[in-house]
Amino acid sequence: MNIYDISKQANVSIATVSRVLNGSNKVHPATRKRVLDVIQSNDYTPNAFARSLGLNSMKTAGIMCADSSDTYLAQAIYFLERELRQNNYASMLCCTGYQLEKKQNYLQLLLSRNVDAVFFVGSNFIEEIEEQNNYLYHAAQKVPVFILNGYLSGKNIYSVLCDDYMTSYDLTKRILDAGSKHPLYLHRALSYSGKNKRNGFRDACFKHNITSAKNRIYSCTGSLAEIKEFIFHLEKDLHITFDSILTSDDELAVGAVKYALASRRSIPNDLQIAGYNNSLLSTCCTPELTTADNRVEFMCMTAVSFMMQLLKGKEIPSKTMFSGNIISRETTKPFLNS
Amino acid sequence: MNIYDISKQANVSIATVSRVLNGSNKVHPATRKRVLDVIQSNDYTPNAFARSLGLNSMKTAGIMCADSSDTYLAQAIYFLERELRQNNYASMLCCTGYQLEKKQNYLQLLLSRNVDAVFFVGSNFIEEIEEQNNYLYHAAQKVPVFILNGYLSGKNIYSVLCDDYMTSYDLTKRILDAGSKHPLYLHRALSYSGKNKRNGFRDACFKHNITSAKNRIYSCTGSLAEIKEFIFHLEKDLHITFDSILTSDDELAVGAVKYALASRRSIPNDLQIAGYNNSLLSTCCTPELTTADNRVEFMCMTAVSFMMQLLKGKEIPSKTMFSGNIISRETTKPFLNS
DNA sequence: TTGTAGGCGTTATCAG
DNA sequence: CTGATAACGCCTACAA
Repeated sequence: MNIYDISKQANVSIATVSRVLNGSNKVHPATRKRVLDVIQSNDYTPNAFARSLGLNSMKTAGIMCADSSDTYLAQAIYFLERELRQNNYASMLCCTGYQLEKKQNYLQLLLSRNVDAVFFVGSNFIEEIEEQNNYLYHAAQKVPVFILNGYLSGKNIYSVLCDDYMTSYDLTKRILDAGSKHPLYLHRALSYSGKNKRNGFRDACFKHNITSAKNRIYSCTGSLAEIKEFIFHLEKDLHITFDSILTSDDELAVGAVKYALASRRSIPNDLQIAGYNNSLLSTCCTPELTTADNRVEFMCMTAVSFMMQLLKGKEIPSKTMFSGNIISRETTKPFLNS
Repeated sequence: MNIYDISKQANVSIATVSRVLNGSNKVHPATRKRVLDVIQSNDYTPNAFARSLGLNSMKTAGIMCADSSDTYLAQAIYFLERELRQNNYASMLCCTGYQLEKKQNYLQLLLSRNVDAVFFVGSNFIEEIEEQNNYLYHAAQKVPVFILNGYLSGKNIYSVLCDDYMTSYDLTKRILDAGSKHPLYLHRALSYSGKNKRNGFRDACFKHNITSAKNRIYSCTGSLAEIKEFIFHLEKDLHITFDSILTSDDELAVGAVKYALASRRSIPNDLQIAGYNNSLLSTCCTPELTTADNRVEFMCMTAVSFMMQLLKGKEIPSKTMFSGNIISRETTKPFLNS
């Protein structure tokens, strides 16, 4: 069933059918109705490929993320998809994992589908070694590239991100102001945003004359149980003392809570804890986590609205940064005014 | 840059370029190399729309889910996408929410993109009122429909699901065997699988001569805090006694744990709790949840492999059911052999 | 307001 | 092994 079949049944030309399909107003109401009826009764849908071929767009955007089951990324996907949909764009999802090669393969998959734009969600898409970012520049030659919560400078590349440095700095400052003398920082792999968070912690410590900040920063991977064990390891084996634990994501903070419960240290009096991301996990554990909200929804809405602007031919900023919020819950002492 | 440009530069016809592009072996190695070089140096990618137009497929499947940030659905999306990708299919993601109208709109979006198949993840896509399932039958007329964790009978509709009834029955039975006399069941909206879980609970109670099972089943919505309050409400206001709480998902169970912690009831001696889904939440809370694993990964792998079979013209079962696993953790007493 | 015809970039079927 | 040419189904000037 194609536009010719419809045109025959309705006794008009394909041009008229096309006009009806695309809501052109230069069609006689009676004709329009006749055509519409035929379309209805045949349950006809125009062929997307043929249409796209002429228009050179299928109104589809690509979303690249490392892992859709990561709570933070899952949220981003949700908001991106919602915004795109509201602008009549479909979303092609790619969960790339963390290996460069896979990222490249996936990008190929998207480009081979002629998407209208690509969103890279999470700063893990920015590689340490500059040359390894070539795949991003390559993508940008074919299609607008949006980097969410990461930053890369280049033609046709647009970054939208939370100021994780300041947010982390503020969060650390408040915990120190509330009396912590020996803060600890746990983080995952050091992506672009990961470094900013860590630097925020480090500089806030420095400002508070905590000189040995370097010995208080640790990388930590694995499951919740492993995180808990790792903290025990720091305490028992390395004899590190600490009265607060800041982290680069909520899961690490949940691990810290598990440590506190297991070692009977009271939260927040004996040990303050802070997460990052304001994910579901932060309210799921008891006591509920103080955490940083990097406003995923806002970020996604901004990015999609920029995309729409760009596709309309308008100019948009190459880097957009906004500040995060600190969500104060039960794992930190009351914040003081500063 | 199109196939004509390449053909000119390489001094061959477009047919030959096309052959090279599609890996036909009927091309002289020297010619192939010449063409390949031109393609390389121009960074040429064939136009997806033109190609799809001829082939009538863009190798893309649609994934419909209510909410990609739901931990269970997020996992399903991850596995589906991974499997599809491995078969060289792209994934179009739609987060529909729970309203019928939105589901229909989204389906339209997918169909208008001429996807090769549609996966509906979660039994919430099966509506109570049979007529409201027309959108699914309608979809099935155009494209194969896969229902994951739900069941609907119809031409071109294929269901892959966990036997939630038996899983829930077994889980309940074990908790009763372990000594519970007054079980409580909390559930969300009663979807297809929701009903099966509830019925499993109900029948297991009946088998144990707990006659008033009906008064022990409650619908419960809202945030973790609200769930906790609701249980307090059942206890204080409605004077319901209970020594175990089974739930239709892990989040409800986390709420139950929060209730237990707040009311100082000891888990599992004084109160046993069980979740459902084996999500990240189940290990995030302390104590860790006993829960049911409905094997999302297996379900997704099965469904995608069926899709591949079907698209190759083979026949596949219209309903595939497998059993779930019970994951025993800290919120229930040791299970007895039965 | 309506119809005709050309173009979008491939793939595939024939001849050669 | 290679090349010409007809689909594929739609959109859109341009003509009427």
